[in-house]
Amino acid sequence: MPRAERERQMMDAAVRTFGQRGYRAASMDEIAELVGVSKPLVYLYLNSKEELFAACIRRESEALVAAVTAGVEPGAPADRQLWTGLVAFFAHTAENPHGWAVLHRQARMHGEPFAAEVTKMREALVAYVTGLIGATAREAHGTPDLADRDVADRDVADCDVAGLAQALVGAAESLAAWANETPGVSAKEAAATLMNFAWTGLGNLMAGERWTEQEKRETAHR
Amino acid sequence: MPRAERERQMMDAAVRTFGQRGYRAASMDEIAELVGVSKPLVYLYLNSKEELFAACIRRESEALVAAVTAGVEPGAPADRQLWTGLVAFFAHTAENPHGWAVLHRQARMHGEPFAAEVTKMREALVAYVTGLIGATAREAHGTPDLADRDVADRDVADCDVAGLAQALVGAAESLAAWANETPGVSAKEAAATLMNFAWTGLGNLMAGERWTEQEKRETAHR
Amino acid sequence: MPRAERERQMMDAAVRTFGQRGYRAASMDEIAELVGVSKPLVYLYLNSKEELFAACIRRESEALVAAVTAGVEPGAPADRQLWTGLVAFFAHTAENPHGWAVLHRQARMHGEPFAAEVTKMREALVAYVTGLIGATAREAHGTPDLADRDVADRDVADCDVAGLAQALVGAAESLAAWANETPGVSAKEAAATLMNFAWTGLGNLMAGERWTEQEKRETAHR
Amino acid sequence: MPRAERERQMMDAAVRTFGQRGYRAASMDEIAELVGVSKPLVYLYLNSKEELFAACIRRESEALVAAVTAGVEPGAPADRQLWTGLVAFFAHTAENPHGWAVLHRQARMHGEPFAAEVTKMREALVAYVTGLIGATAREAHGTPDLADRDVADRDVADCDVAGLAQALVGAAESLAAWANETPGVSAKEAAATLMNFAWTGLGNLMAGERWTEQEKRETAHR
DNA sequence: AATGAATGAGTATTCATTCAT
DNA sequence: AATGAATGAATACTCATTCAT
Repeated sequence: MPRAERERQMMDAAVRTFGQRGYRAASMDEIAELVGVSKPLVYLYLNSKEELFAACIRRESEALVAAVTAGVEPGAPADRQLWTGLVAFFAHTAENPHGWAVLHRQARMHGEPFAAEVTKMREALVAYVTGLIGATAREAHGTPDLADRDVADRDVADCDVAGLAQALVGAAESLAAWANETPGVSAKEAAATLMNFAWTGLGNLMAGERWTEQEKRETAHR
Repeated sequence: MPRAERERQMMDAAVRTFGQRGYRAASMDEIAELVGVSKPLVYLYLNSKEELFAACIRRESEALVAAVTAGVEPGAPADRQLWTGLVAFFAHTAENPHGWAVLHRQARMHGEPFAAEVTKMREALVAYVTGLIGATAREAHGTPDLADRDVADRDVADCDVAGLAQALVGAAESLAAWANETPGVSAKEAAATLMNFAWTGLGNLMAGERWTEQEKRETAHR
Repeated sequence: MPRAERERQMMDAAVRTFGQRGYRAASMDEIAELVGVSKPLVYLYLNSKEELFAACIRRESEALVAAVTAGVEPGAPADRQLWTGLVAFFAHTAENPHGWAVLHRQARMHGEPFAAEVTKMREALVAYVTGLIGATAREAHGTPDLADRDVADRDVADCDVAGLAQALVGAAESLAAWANETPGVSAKEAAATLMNFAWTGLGNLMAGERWTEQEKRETAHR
Repeated sequence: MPRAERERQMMDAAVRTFGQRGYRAASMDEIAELVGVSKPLVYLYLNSKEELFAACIRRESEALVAAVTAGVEPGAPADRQLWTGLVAFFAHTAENPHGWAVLHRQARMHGEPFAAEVTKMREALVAYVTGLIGATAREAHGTPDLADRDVADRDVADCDVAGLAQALVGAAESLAAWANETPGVSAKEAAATLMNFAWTGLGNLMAGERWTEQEKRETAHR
């Protein structure tokens, strides 16, 4: 059996085991047994538990980012792009529940070598979302009206595009985990739920609505 | 030293250790040493690592629910209640990072004895949010019109309150992490961002708006 | 069984095992089994193989230096002191062959934590011998004659008291190892052999004789 | 690459590795990698770690004996021969530190297959030294006087030539180590120091002098 | 109320060695 | 002449847990 193939098998088994058991509880014995080889071969190819875990994180995070960004239609309206990305995200995490578990639950609770890789992935997604939000904000207010546009841009940008993007990604991550462990929730349904939750809100936000402690009821239910 | 006090110390140490290291990596030795007692005493009082972990989850989840629901003003408008709850949530998790880590990151990745406790907590919070959403929906459509109200209720129920709650908690958690590592973002600001993100959206949801794949741009930018 | 006693037993077993097998080949399992306890207890008391080895080296080197310097009669003639020290040295190494093996054979071939301790011991012995050689040189030439004495001192000191001491200690170490593994060689016999080898030579050296490449035969057999 | 050449490379790498790491800590992987070949080839040529180690010992011990005995001038006076041999010894060990480490430190601490080879080497050197001592003794007492000669021979034999050789080698090794770490001490100077230490003493031994516990001071300072 | 002494069962990692090609 | 693939057996070290006091 050629090495590349074996390495792929090992990573598959490792992702599954790390995802189910967690980094600490996963044992190299179990991984080797899943592949049907002896432990020394795993070490020969992947050096250590730590490196194996890091390799899993890297592979899964790259696969996820690729899946999410694969279907983008550059010219499409921002909300359509977001919808496409969300469907891809939920579909990918549904098909790779162990990989998603590794990224979402395991990788973040173990020191720097691992968290950094996840942070990189998250930043890629946040950047993607941030771009969409910025574009939509500009559209909503019409590009020709520069004064307005500047105000709107600053409103949205200054306010906290970054925070909103974080919230969106966090919501998506959490929903993905929930969708994975709740039977009967499809990727499209999860994406729709999130659009209802986030986009409809974001859309109004772009249109200039703001929630404040005092006047929220009026503006919210206008 | 009276037993109750010692038990409290032990749970404090355990929450801290479990939160930092994770269930597997946490060691009873470290917990005992943090308290300054011998291991057998920990076992005498708390029986086993598993029971200790379960006790931690129970205590922390009750504390979190209590904190979130403490400030409720029963008669207040729903969005004000949500705002109050979110501020309390961000404040509590910021003050109890280890407890929150135990609930959010550790408890879910370990077999049934633990997940159940977290599910209980989650249900309490979801019930709280569901109540708010239901109340708001009723307000929005006018309580006298029963037919309408039923429709609204069912609409909200169908689009999965549980999913929305997941999204909300995920967004909240993500924002909390981001707020913690971004200087100059307070608990209140994080809560305000989340209100902008979620409530303004939820508010429109209640008012009957729906995002669908075809008509989203029109409705969103109405 | 009290901890101090157990620790002593463990060190005894460790010295024996390290001495016979070497650092790498010695196994913690074997040491624990020799003592009749489980491995975790060895780790609880002595932390690691490395620390255990270091503790053995320290204990044995202190015991050896103590044995050699115990019998010194401060006022006695230098050669008598040397004889006394050598007998003590050979007697101690004969009684503690494993300890001596640890110091002489094992400790020096493993990185810095260990070699340093042996170097310390060796320096203590070299200092002891250096003192004797210097004293004897002064005696041999008569203290009143300052001019002569200075010359003699410089002769011996400059030449290489340090080198001679190193040679003596090395010869003793080597002889001790040989005596240990050769049946029928007593401590006194080993000491006598070394006195014949070294002292009779040193005595003549003190008296002003020098071996040089050209004139050696004449001076040596004068 | 012809087999003989490859075998030489392998032994070079093995000597270096065994000398630096010790028998146990040396790994066949490292040796193969140093040569730049695969492990199976090492096994094909040299069969096993044990045989490889034995081969190293044999090669290095033969090289050392050859180096020491290479410069002998059969007719020369004994002390000149000793001097020549010592210089050769110091020079060879300084140039082949790994080989010397293998012979001196590693070979003796591992069971019978290895020690035997070292014993053979040691016997060759002892025989060489014994020859010198015997010759010198005969010279000193005059060859015609057979009775005397027998006495002298027996004297030397009784006081244990093997022990003296051990002392000499130990002194030489210790001096070699000291010379290596003390700047400005050459092989020749080390050899000279050792001659001062040993030969001047040995010379007097040959001439019939003996150190005894009672009369040492008188004889030593005659 | 509290502990010193002790362990069975695991976990990551390494190494000499072989087989098929 | 040479290697890629593979492993059985061992080794240092850890941990939850108990018992006698």
